Amino acid sequence: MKSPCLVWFRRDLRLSDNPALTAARESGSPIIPIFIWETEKRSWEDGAASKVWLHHSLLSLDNSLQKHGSLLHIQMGDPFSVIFTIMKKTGAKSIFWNRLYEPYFIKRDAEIEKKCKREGYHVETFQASLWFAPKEILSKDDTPYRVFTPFWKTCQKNFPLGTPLPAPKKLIVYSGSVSSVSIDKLQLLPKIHWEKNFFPFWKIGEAHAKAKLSSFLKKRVKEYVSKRDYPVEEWGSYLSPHLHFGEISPRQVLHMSQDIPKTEPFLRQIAWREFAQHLLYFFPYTESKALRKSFHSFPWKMNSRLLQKWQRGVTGYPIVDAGMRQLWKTGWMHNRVRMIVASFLVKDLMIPWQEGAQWFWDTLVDADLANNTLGWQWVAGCGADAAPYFRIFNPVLQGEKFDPDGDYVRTYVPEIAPLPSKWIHKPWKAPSDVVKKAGIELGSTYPFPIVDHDVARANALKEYRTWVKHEKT
DNA sequence: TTTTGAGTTGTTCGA
DNA sequence: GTCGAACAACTCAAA
Repeated sequence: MKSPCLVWFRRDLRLSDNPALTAARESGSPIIPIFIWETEKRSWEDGAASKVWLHHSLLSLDNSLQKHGSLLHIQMGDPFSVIFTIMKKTGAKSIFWNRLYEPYFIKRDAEIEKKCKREGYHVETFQASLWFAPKEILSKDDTPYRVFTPFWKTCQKNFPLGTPLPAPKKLIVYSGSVSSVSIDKLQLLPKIHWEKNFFPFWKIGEAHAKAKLSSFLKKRVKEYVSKRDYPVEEWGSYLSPHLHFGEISPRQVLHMSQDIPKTEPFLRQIAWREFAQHLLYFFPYTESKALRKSFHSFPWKMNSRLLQKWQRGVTGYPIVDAGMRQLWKTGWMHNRVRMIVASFLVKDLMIPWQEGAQWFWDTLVDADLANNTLGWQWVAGCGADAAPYFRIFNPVLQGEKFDPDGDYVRTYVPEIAPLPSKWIHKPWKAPSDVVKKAGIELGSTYPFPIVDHDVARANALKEYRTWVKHEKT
């Protein structure tokens, strides 16, 4: 009998368009599918919300594999030791996985690959998490792009990407025993079950990811451009966590979008995900520091008291509070609102963007290092293609523009729900009888604004101008 | 090498 | 109410 092989699932929790799995199958060896929960301390360990998603995504993958007669073998510990142990025990001679491009994984995986080869094992890795591996998209002089539009144009020139791989119909499964633990043993679920709040909305796993994309393309993509900015209506694709965990591949997204009109703005957003990975790959320091080095000395001011009010959604600006509470409650926040709350933290409160990035990292089910880094630096004005510093979101105007009826605010900030729409985004400006009639006591049942936006804005602009001047001398 | 045009998502002010 | 300019300057990408 042929010696078995390992397929190491990581952030590619799917059977279709999974080149590592396909290659393993084509090798003709019986397959041992594994997932390793890494117990070693490192920076950017999965946050609480991510872990919840992972738990369910693993269950789903396990389920799919069981239909093929195999279990997903869950392991804990240092990946190389785990791999080495299984290889020895089962007599496996080869291992397949799909690559990840974050700085930590690049280094770590290279070491594992080296060690495996030293042991005489066959190692094959594949590009499956992106349209293009970072080095594939470069400007004319072979340098990495720092501006999105030319990056995107070059991506488009390199389309299409070929046909996604079908899920293997039949797997040859290793029949020996492999010691493994249950998914529950990983303790990915929180002790307080807040995650039940997002299950009415999220359905996790490969099949759901595909179904979601398909229905989005059929029903909503044509109005994506005009509607996606409205947080209360569900016009987004909602694919971010599915893409992060690889329940669906970007190539599948592109493929399914072919021949459907008006998908460009949507695909453009997927390209931002590519761009983020690309930037983090070429500028690995950006996971903790600004891409634009001149910003390393920018006088952001940490303020724990204000940070906590922002985190808890008690800033007194309804659209900000709604967003932060949606995040806390559901593990997700609408993209438009992410920008609003981020701008508020970084510009109105002048708190370092890293604090916001850390909070998002812990609370978002779609937390993704590259996207998170890019997004926060974009808002803070210190990243690639960043918003100019004077572009400061006005939380009242943004609320009135993108949540005109106040329904989003009412959903997540119920204590001010009775306010008429006219005042819902600025309760402190409402006439006192209106506030009273709504059963609100400002400063008690709902806070006054923790900063005056006009003052905060003026201050931010002043700080920036002073800093620029100072930087130049 | 130099030049040229352009760059995700905003706000305010004054005509 | 609507519209265009100002907000600042810089860096990037390509010709």
